[in-house]
Amino acid sequence: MYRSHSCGQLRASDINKEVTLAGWVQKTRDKGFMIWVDLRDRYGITQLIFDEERTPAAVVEKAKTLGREFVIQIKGTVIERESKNKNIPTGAIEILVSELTTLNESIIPPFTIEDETDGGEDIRMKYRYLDIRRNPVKNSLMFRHQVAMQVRNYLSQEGFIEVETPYLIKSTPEGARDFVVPSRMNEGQFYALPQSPQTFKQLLMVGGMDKYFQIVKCFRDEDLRADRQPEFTQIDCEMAFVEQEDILAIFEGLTRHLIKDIKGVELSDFPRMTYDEAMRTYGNDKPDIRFGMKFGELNKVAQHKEFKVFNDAELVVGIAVPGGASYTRKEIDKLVDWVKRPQVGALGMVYVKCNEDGTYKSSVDKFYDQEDLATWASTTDAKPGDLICVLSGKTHKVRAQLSALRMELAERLGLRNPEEFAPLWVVDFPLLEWDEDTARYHAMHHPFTSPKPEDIPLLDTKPGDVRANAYDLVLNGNEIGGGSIRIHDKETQALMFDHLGFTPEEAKAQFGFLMDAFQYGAPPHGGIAFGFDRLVAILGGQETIRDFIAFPKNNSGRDVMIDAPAHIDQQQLKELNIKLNLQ
RNA sequence: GGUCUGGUAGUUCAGUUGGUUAGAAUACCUGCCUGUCACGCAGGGGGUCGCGGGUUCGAGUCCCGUCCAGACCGCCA
Repeated sequence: MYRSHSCGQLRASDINKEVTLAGWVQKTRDKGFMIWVDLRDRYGITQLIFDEERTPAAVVEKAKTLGREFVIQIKGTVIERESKNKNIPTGAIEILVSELTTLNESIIPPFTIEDETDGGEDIRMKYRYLDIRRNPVKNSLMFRHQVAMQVRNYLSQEGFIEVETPYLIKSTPEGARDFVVPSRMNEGQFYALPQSPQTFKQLLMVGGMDKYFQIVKCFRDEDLRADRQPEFTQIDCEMAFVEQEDILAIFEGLTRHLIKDIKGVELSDFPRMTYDEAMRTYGNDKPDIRFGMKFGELNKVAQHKEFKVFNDAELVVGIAVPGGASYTRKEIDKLVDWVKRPQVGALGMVYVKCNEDGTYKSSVDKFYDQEDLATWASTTDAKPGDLICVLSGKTHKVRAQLSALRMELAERLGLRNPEEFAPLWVVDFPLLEWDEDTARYHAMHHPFTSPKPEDIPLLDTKPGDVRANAYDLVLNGNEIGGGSIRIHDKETQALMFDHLGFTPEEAKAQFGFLMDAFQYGAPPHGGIAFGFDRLVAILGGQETIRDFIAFPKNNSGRDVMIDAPAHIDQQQLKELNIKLNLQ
């Protein structure tokens, strides 16, 4: 038996017990006459004491040689501390050690294994197994487990079955880049790793599984972000014989359950907003509604004066920044520089200070009088003391720019409270999206999403105006889930492929299996998928998902610990009949 | 593919206008210390200033290139 108790377990009520503990040496404090060792495991820290008078001399000598992160086992007696430590649960007791065994030594770790480590991101990822010993990472992984358990509990209780779908599937041209895997037995052919189990879950519906879910890895070969990894986990769900309302109800229930169970926060019904309204009001299809700063469209009140920039613009739109009237000229200039950065790309910014005395001071006083500016203030809901920031230009660009400014300012003003949860459903997404590069329409969600029946006639005339039975769940400005009611008949699916620019032959080659299945009594169905890593991070109050993933990739998609990806040897290439074409 | 920020001791960072032997904290090593718990005290070791080139009497510092890391834009059905 390596241990009778964990390092977080013993209390004053255990005094006089003979115990065996095992763990890592967190720290030794050698006072000469006495040595204390903090012994750590997953459960906590217990103080060991080696005493000149009460501990065998050989054991004391051995204790002097212990270094950080040595793995040791001790036998000893639980005793009351002379001076207690109220900061830790085991702080009332310590172990008077009688036997000490070093199970394994450690070389000196490259960074301190403490909550506030001295190690930077890079070095922590290289030695991730040491990083995981730290409370923040360990607790994040345990937190993730807790959320996963609650998801499984909830969905199981609702009658969902977890079914595994294959990881080695077929590459498709639509959507993200695939990771591909060469097949040895099928020369010159490749599997692709799934970007999502989309078609398989639909086939499970055809198979009568009715309510399916899976906590599943998905793979996309695209550039990374703080909240995006090339392999990530989804809570993937699908239901048959449902309409949009049924799905929203179930998964609103799941989200509410998670936030209540994990965070202790009781949420009322989630608000709904159409895609159109979200874009008009927040310039964004995943608005953070924890704070106001709603868009006020100023075309009517700002155009037809002498200000050419606005007159020429497709959209003139502003937001009110709470308390912004007190910004200095220098601070406002910095904001203007911020929106002019290439990442945001605005050409300039007009501002209006709403003074406490009810007057206005703007950067365009030459063109607009106090009365004009007052209408701007009412349109953007600006109060005395606020600053109105106005951008103009092409509608979709200006909305993105002002939305970026809104989020940045909210962050700076501390309006994005991680302990507050503001979910909402964004519904009625467009079915299709025009793509400049390929000069054709793409599915905004995916090609299996059903159009709203009343909009189908528009497919031929105004494809961009066709709305889909598609919905996203947004939490605090993050898209945490998205789904749709699917197409379940061969004719509509063929129509969709046609509008997406597939020839019937291409459609058959790539998705023939699905269209075939639809001929055998496919039930009406729909579903949703949650980004599990992101959901866990947001519930944990973090923007970055990396600390909720045990072994994440870095910005370049590398695992710096195992040094992957890596070259493979000639023999492997030969076996796969692959020839590299490198410079 | 692009924009920005950074790379100096094991680690996290400072380093002025280009100027003597590149510093601090922490970690590490040695010694001391009768209740420590961020222990304390004294001492010590530790540097290819990412890499390559250039300017200069002289480069951690300025210029060019390059590599790496991070944030973001594009991209992510």
